Amino acid sequence: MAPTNSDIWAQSIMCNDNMRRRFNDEQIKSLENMFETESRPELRTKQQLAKRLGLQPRQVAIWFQNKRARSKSKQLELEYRMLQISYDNLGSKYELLKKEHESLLIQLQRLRKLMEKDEIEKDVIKSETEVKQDDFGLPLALCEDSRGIDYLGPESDILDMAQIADGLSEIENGYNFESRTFLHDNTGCTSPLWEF
DNA sequence: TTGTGTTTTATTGCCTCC
DNA sequence: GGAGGCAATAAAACACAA
Repeated sequence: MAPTNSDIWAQSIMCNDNMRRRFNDEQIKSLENMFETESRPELRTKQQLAKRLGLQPRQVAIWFQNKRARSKSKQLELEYRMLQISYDNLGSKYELLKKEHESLLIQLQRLRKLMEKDEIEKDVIKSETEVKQDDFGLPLALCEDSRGIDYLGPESDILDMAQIADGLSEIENGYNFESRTFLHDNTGCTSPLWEF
């Protein structure tokens, strides 16, 4: 036979002392204050606190246990948010570096075209010189520049540029990428960020 | 009022330490 | 082996939209 409402009410009165009740504001305040100074108080402290607040020592012990669990999960949540922020920052930095990389590649292409053009010009000059040798039957000075032998002409500038271009090629090919340190910074993660 | 999600109190089972 | 802590979970209390 199912219990009537009055049966349930009578039972609730009988069990009143065992019923679960939320702690009042004063009890919570005292427990919180104690937790601030000591999150894992000794048995004696818990007993004294329980007596003062009119609670069972076990209730106080359980409250501290639950409080520690709540506190831990809040802390974890906070750490997660901080990590997310630093992850986002890292993503922004990556995008900036990517753009910088792209502009360097464009610069590299321009330099290569410049070198090709210069090679063609050099070839033209060379063939013209050979023609002059034929006219006089004697070898002509290769360079009559007043700056003398120390100055090697625009070719040396192009050579320097070529060296830079070689370095950039390595970057282009994924070698010698100085920013690898960046990839390891903050995250401690060794996996490539190219997977963004 | 009621259904539903969240918070709080309490229990259980396992682990560690003395 | 007992005491106490922790993680997982149950269940009561509460908040709140519809």
